Amino acid sequence: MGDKSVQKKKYIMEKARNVFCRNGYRAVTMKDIVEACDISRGGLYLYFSNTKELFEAVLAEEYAGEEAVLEKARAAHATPGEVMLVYLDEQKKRILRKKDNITAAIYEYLFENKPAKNDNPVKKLFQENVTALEKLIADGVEQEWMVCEDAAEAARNIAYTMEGLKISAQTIGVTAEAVDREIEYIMGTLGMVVK
Amino acid sequence: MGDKSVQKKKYIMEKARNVFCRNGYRAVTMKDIVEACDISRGGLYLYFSNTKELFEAVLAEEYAGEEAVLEKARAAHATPGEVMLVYLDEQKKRILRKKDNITAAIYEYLFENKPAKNDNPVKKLFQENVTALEKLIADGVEQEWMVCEDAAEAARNIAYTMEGLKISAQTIGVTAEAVDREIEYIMGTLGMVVK
Amino acid sequence: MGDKSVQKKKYIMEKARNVFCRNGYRAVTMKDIVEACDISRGGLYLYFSNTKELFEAVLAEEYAGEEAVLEKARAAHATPGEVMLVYLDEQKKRILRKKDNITAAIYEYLFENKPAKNDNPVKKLFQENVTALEKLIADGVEQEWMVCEDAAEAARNIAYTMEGLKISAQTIGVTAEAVDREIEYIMGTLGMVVK
Amino acid sequence: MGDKSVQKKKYIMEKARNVFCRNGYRAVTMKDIVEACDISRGGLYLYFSNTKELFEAVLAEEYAGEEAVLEKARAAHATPGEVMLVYLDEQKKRILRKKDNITAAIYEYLFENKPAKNDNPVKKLFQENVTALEKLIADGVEQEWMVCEDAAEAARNIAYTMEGLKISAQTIGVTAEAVDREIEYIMGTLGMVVK
DNA sequence: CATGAATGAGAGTTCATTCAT
DNA sequence: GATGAATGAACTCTCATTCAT
Repeated sequence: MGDKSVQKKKYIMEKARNVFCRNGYRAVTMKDIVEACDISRGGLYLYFSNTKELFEAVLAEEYAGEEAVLEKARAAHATPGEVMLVYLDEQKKRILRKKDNITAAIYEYLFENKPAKNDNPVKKLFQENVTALEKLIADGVEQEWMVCEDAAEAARNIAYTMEGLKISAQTIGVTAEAVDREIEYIMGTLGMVVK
Repeated sequence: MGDKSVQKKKYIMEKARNVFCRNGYRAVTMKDIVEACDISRGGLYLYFSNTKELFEAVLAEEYAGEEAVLEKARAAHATPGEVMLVYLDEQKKRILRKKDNITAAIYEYLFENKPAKNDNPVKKLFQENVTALEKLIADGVEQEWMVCEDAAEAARNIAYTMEGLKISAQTIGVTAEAVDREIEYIMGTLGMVVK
Repeated sequence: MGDKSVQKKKYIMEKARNVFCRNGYRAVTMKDIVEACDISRGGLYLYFSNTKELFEAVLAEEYAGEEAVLEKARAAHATPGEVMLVYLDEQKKRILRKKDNITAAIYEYLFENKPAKNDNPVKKLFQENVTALEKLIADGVEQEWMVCEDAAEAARNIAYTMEGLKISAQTIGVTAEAVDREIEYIMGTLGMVVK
Repeated sequence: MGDKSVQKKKYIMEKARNVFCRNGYRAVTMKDIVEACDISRGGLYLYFSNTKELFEAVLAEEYAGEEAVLEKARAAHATPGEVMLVYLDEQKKRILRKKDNITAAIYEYLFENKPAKNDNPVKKLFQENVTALEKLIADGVEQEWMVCEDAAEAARNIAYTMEGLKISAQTIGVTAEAVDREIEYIMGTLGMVVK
């Protein structure tokens, strides 16, 4: 596949992502994609055979490079407390994002496609986040910025709470204040205070 | 609509519920329902005009009578700690249930239909649970079974954690052990211990 | 069939007539009739087996007693000129009637059902009108109210002109002025003047 | 849409016209057209979205180029009397045509679709015919071939008479003799004689 | 590579008609 | 007589997918 082909593939994925954000996963048809890309029906099939294949490509792209968000924050900031706040703030932004939010589509995709354990990028990211949070908390405790008996348990709890907020935002609605309260609560359990 | 009609409506809803549990919300067609019910195409339309209407009926039924689970537990059990455990155990069962689990379908439905605030039974139940948990924790603190600075915040956090586990079970998978660990962690933050 | 049955049949025909006036012939379904009559589906079938049968009953009723309009006018009025004017005025009313106008439905019915010559009430009425007009003109000429070489030809022409106005009213639209002009023209060819 | 597409559109319209001639307007389904054209269900929808759209295309085609019939006759013939006869003869042919007669379908279409004044090709043609007839009669009078006090009124009356014959042919039946008699009568009112 | 016309399977929906009550 | 639930045929319309150009 030539360079031009790669470019076109990227182009299709980009347009398709918009469609998935707008319409979810299941409701999206190849026709929708074709129209969004303004290419020919047959043309699309040269690159992707169905919406599943296309969505998986979009999903992989989505998660590429995203793994290390927390790690980067650790490198860039002085104290574990600051890193934690940066991380939670990033989560908040994603939870509340209105436009370009592909969350619902991802959930829909996962409902009918439980990828083999190691092929599930969502699961992979979840676990990486848990691991990173755990290290962060362990560091925080060691440096006496935080108080926590079991860093692993706390990390997992934070991750599940964030998941709960994310899905709630897509279903029953969540206000910015509600997210803030959760962040404060989490900080509180770690013996920290948000200014 | 006579008594027999009501019976038939219930029958259709029951069969339809199975289909929704198996196939989610969006993928279900009127034909699927017709086949599951073993009735005629036109027959179904006498009762429900489309899958949305049918799903909403199933959803309402699903949540009818379910509101007071926690309240009942409070009435039936001696100590707040016991009630809390009963509640969390019930949640665990639902999170891990393999068959007859309509959770994914509900989420899918909510993704494309954000019901008006007060018409959203899922939201209503969420809020009732938060309220009941808050009372429970307040009682527990008063009776010196629990330790908690802010019952409302703790209640909300428990609710979001449960939501996180529920959606994770439908997407990235959750083991019984993982749920248990979360329950233990929650109990721990309330100063309690699971035997 | 008892008296009550006859009453009900009339009731159905009356309601059905409204439906035919509103929706034409072909577009009308048994369901439409059932709803307009507020009776049961099965109930309607006790009286009429399909819309054709029902429409034919309505049509027969429509034309019953109507045959002699012109004859009656002849009996009631002094001069042939007056009778002619009364007749043309009655035609004008029918041509321009907005509500309760079953004309289009009748045409539609006749398009797909060419009844055997003698069963066609529309044809029968047309011919009766021609005959009556002919007599009227003959009288008018004899009494020197009118001028006409061939009463039969003039009568037929008037009848076709009225048909032309009737169908035009249902298709391309006809104003009251247009009808008046035609009436004046006809009177003119008969050597008469409309005041 | 390329040249081939235009060809196919024409092809569909031609086949559809046959169907409309046979079955009228309302009774025709997309399925009927598909079968008459021997193309696929979906294929038809590439060109026309429903029977109304298709019929309107057929109707437009039907009336395209037809407007000037009378004008052409004026150019090609010597005397107004001859032109008038040619026109009335053409009308006669149309009135009596058995096969390929789309008249009833057009009426049916107009019954339920009263197009905006200027979009109604039937009305447009009617008015053009009236205008052309008027000019013709005025010429005839000037050249002393005809006798007529008011050319406009006479023209309108001829047009409505033709309409009357056309609808009668589709409903109560009209013989060739009946049409001839009307033509003779019209010629007579204009002071002319048919040989 | 790219196009877009064409196919045909299948979903949604409506109604004429029947029949047990 | 009267009801209205139930059936199933028929119709509309949309798309995934193919294929000649």
